[in-house]
Amino acid sequence: MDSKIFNLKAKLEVYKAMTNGANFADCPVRDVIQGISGKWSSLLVMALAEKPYRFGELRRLVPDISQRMLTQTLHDLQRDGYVHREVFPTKPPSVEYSLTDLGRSMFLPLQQLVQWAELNHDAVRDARAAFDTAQG
Amino acid sequence: MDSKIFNLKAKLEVYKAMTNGANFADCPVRDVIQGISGKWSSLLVMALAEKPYRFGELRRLVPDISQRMLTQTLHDLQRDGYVHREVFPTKPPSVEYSLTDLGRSMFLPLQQLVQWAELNHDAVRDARAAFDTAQG
DNA sequence: ATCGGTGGTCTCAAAAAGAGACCAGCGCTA
DNA sequence: TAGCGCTGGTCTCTTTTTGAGACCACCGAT
Repeated sequence: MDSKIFNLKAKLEVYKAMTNGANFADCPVRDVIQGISGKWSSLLVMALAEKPYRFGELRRLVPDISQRMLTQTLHDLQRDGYVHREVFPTKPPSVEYSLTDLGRSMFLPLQQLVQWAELNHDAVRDARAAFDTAQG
Repeated sequence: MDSKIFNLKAKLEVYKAMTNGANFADCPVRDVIQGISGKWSSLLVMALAEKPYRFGELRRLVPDISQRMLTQTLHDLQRDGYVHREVFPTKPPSVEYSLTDLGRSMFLPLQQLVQWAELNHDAVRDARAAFDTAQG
C-alpha cells in the first residue's frame, strides 16, 4: 500500500497484458474476468471455497438463484476449470461440487475484493444515496 | 432487495470463510460485488485506472461496447461513487470520466484479480478446451 | 399409495442488452 | 452559405439472457 512504485509497476504490466497494444477487445484477461464476473459465478465460488456442496445445498444456500441458473453457472465454472463435479451412485444419485486447485487459487484475489466490499459498503451506500438525492 | 444471500444456519460458517473471521449483521457484500461484476463495469474501471478518459475515447477503447451500455454503465459507476463525471464547456461540450478515491481504492483488489487472470488465462483456456473435447 | 428428496430439463414470460436511427450545436470546408 | 463531421447522448426495435415454475424418473419411508 505504501509503495507507489510497486503499484505503478504492477499496473503497467497489467495494462501490457490487458490492452493487447491498442484496445481492450480480444484480450485474454478480459475473457477470463468475464467468465467469473457473472451475477452468480463469484457467489458460488465463495460458497464452494468454504467446503464442497451438493446441488440442493447450494440451492438452499443461495435462495434467490433459480435452479436453471444454478445448473448453468456451475456448468460454466466447471468448463473454465474452477469447479469439479462428481456424481455419487447413491439412490437417488447425488452430485457434489467442489473447487479445483485453479478455483482455489482464483479465490485468493477474489477474496481480496470481497474484503474490500466488506470494508467499503458504507461508502458505496452513501454514494448511492447522495447521487439519488442529487438527481431526484 | 434483500442482500442476505445465505440463510441463517449457513451464514456464520460461510461468512467466516469469506471474511477471515469478521462477522457482520447484514450482508451488503453481495450488493457491492454485483455492482462491479457486470459485463462492462470492471473493464471501464480498469481503463479509467490508467487515466481519465472522455466518452468517445472510452467508446473507441472498448470497441465492442454499445453506446447505450457505455452511458448506462458509466452512470451506474458514478452512482456507486467509483467514477467522477465532469462536463467541460467546450464546443461541443466534452465529458470527462475519472476514478474517484473510492474507485481507486477498489481498483487495488480488482487489480489482483486481473493479475491472476493474466497469469492463469492459459490454464483456463486449456480447461475449456479439455471440457469441450470431453463433452463433444 | 402417496409423499418427499435427488438433480436436473423444458417451456414461457420478463428483463436486459445490442443495433442503429436521430438530435442540437458548432467549426470546418467547398 | 450549404453541407459534413464531431460532440455525448437518447429513443426505438430486435435479440439474447434470465427468471418462474411445471415436469421427470427413481427410490425409501410413511
